[in-house]
Amino acid sequence: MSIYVGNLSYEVTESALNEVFAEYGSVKRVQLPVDRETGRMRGFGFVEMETETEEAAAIDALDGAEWMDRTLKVNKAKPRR
DNA sequence: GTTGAGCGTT
Repeated sequence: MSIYVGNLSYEVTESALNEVFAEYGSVKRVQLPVDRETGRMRGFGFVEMETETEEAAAIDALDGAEWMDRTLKVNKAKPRR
């Protein structure tokens, strides 16, 4: 299972995102996809935690929270197709 | 600025 993190600033880095989520559990993986054509940030990312309990805690704590002057959108990610 | 990649093998 992974977490979707939307409405991110283009200035956010994977390590910065990692630090925020690490407050609620062990971050297993962080990914900030860039547009393959333009090489620009897409404004969202994905985070995987060690357990579903930690993921739920992070989603509950960070969804709707303000970070880097943006209101985060955090929820369970859809499986990649 | 709202759901990732590559695909000839992650």
